Amino acid sequence: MQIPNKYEAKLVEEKWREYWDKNKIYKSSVNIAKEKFSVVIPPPNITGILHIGHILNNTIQDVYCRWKRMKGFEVCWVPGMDHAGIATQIKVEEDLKKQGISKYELGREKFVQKVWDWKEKYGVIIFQQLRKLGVSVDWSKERFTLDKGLSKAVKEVFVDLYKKGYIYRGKRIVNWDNISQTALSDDEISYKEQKDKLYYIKYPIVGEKGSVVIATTRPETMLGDTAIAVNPDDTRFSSLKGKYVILPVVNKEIPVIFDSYVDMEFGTGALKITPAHDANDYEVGKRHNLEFINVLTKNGKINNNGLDFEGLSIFEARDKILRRLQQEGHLERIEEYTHNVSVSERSGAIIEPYLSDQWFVSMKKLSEPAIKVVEEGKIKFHPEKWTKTYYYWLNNVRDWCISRQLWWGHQIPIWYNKNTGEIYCEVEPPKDIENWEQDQDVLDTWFSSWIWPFSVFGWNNSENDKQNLELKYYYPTDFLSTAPEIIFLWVARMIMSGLEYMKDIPFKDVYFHSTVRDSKGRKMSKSLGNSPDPLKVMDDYGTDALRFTIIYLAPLGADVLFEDKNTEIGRNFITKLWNAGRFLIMNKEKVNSSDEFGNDEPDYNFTEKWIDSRFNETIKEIEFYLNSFRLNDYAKSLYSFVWSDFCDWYIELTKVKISTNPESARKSISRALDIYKKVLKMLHPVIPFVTEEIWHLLNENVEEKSISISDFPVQNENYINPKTEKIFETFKDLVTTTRTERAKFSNINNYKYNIIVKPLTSASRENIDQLRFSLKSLINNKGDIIVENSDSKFNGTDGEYFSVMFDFTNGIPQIKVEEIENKNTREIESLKSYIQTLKMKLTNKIFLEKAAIDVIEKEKQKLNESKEKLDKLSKM
RNA sequence: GGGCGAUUAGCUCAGUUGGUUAGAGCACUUCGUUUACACCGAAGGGGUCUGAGGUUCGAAUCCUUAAUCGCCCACCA
Repeated sequence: MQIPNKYEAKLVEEKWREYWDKNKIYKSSVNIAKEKFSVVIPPPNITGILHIGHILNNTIQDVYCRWKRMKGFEVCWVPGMDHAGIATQIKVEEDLKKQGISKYELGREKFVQKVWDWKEKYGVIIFQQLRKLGVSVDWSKERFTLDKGLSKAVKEVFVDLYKKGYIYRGKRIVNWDNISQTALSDDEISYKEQKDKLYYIKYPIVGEKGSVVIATTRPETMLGDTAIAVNPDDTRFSSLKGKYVILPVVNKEIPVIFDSYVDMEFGTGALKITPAHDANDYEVGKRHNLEFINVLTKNGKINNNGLDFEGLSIFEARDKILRRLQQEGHLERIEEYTHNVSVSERSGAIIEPYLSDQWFVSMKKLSEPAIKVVEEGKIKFHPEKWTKTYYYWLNNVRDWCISRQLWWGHQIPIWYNKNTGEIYCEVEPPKDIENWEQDQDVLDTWFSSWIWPFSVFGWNNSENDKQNLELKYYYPTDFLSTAPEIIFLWVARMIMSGLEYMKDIPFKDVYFHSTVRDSKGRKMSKSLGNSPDPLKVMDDYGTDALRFTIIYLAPLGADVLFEDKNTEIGRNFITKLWNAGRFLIMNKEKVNSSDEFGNDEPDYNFTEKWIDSRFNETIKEIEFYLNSFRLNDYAKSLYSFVWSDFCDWYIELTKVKISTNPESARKSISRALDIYKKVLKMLHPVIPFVTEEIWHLLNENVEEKSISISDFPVQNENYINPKTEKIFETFKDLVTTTRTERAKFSNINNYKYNIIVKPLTSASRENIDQLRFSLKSLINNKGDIIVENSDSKFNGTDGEYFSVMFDFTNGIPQIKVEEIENKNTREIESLKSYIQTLKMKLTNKIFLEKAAIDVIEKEKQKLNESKEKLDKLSKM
């Protein structure tokens, strides 16, 4: 049989992508005979390109989907995309700008059509990239947050919440972006340090001589001042109770109010209150029933509340007002000042706090049951620490502003009567539409994603839902993997909507994956240009290599530093796996079907016993790790089994047998093949392509379609044998020590040394021979190995332990292997450390067997003493 | 300012309820191409587990404290 000596990831991967697509391997349908495992993808933005965080998140989901599928679950992984309101709108606006077109020229309808055109053209890119990653999603179930069904669901939810009184219209200071002409959410703004000036302005006290000095960076907003505030505990101002001050420039009397919000330490301790242009002032204004005077237009000019400053830009107005203050003698002084200003992440505009009408969802009632389901453990967070963040946020929940001044998105299903001003809120537009005007705003993008776990299955808030088999079967979903940053934006809200509309949790386990950072620990970001291009990494190293590496490196609950070069871990491992497969395939022909080890045969010797034990233990481990959401340990466990146990020892020993005992070798290879195939299955969830490829190379004539629908191996406890493993460890120790010693003497010509192996209980002749040959080969055929016979026999189970001893007394190094009588484990452990001591003494060439025994005796005594102590203690 | 977390080998990190000799990968040194693999094999060097106290027969692990760093949230006129 031919097997290429190099694994060509690129060719192989595309072959299997096509195969999986063509055979619809990952298509899911309702099958009540089977237990289901359903996952909805966190929908990537249509503007998105795959970044390293996506690789991690989607590989995590794929590992679980593939694993559960192999374990016999009906797995359904729903792919989809998010329309990403503002991000997409800005992208299209930019494109149009390049052509010299503004969205206002086009008008709303045509502009939205342009966005749809753009979506058709570029929206598929992220899917193509996900496909490249090898995700086992059911493509036939693809959803988009703006498609018909989902739009209907969004409207249903809005109308329902409105009718329940959860949705209300309110004033709110929004983050206004003058350039994009839209309100931004807090998450769409960032802070930038900026040098500014702090102006100290005198407000004369009415009916008194003095004045109160306040400090501000925004003098132009004083046009909208409706009070000044001081801290009630601030004795400097206690005489001002009930007093008024004159607002300079405007020449209006405004009250002095007392509010603990004011920081006594900052500035002068007195603060001007502009409720319409500052979020905190707004809160203060509400507490004290102040007037809200808006002095700005939507494009950042002074409006008609701004006296003769009307029409000026913010900066023009600032200059003019400062001059006026100067003239009137109200400007006390100016200081240099560095502070943070908020900036739009998208357009770079400085954010203007702006009071406007917005729609809100009242969150208090919705959040209570959402807290409960997490407290009760119905939904589990992994790692658990995120529950703290979750509780903190939900206990301090603020109402959700859901309106956005955009064109791309779900337009709010509210109509205003042109004549009466009456409000109409229904899923369908009013019949006499000509008398109504629809609200111009669209809904926050999260308003469609918060119902994602049920809307994707066709939920539409009608009687049909009860007949909707998919909804009934797949909801609640089982697993959600996402970034901790959106725990509140998305995860918490999905839990609320799920409980409200499905009367059930939306998912059972939530996995918060690591944040991927660059090698210097910085967050990956476009502006830093430090984000590796995953597509290039996939081309350079192979998709499996990247998948394996990222899972291997990302522990539960910690950040992961990543650079391209790391991917060598995965690539090298895959090469190793591939070559082990080559070795087995090359030797496969030597194997007859009858060459299987019977487990009771004498030939089922301790090498086989050992690998069986290690292997079954590995199955057990990975099962545990996957169930505990410790994916990196899952990867590590297999990595070390394949490399350290299977390749370095088992296959190497098999080679020894090939030259010494062909009969036994055939059986070992047969055993190795059996284990290897199972290992492929165990690795398939994380490295699907290469395992599929080797699987088919190994199973040329076998009926099985794809490794991804084969059975996942199950451990057999009976094979797990700690004693055998210990014996093998000692054997390894013996070999290693011998090699070490040999290396030291390798410079001295032909230094001869013997190894004396004193076999343990009930050893068959063959076993002794095998042990001898193994040793001889593994230490490179130098020196003699003397295997002594003994009355007791070796079988690897009755013998508890070997001790390794060295003797230099004749000038010829000798190594003795001796059994130590049955001891309890703890004692054996401690004795083992003396073997180490002995080794050290050996290197110093001052070893005396007797001394060693003395030391052992001494230690035994010590152990007994501490045991007695323990006994005493436990009796107390 | 509020909350969370970290500090272990040159680098990136494991170390599961306290218990043998603190592990792995990369990097480094030496040796080696014996027909799976140089994207390899063998061997080796390298750690007072951030500092200081404490609990314990025993602490990287638990407690107190200090220092340094990181993240999330809020944000000062």
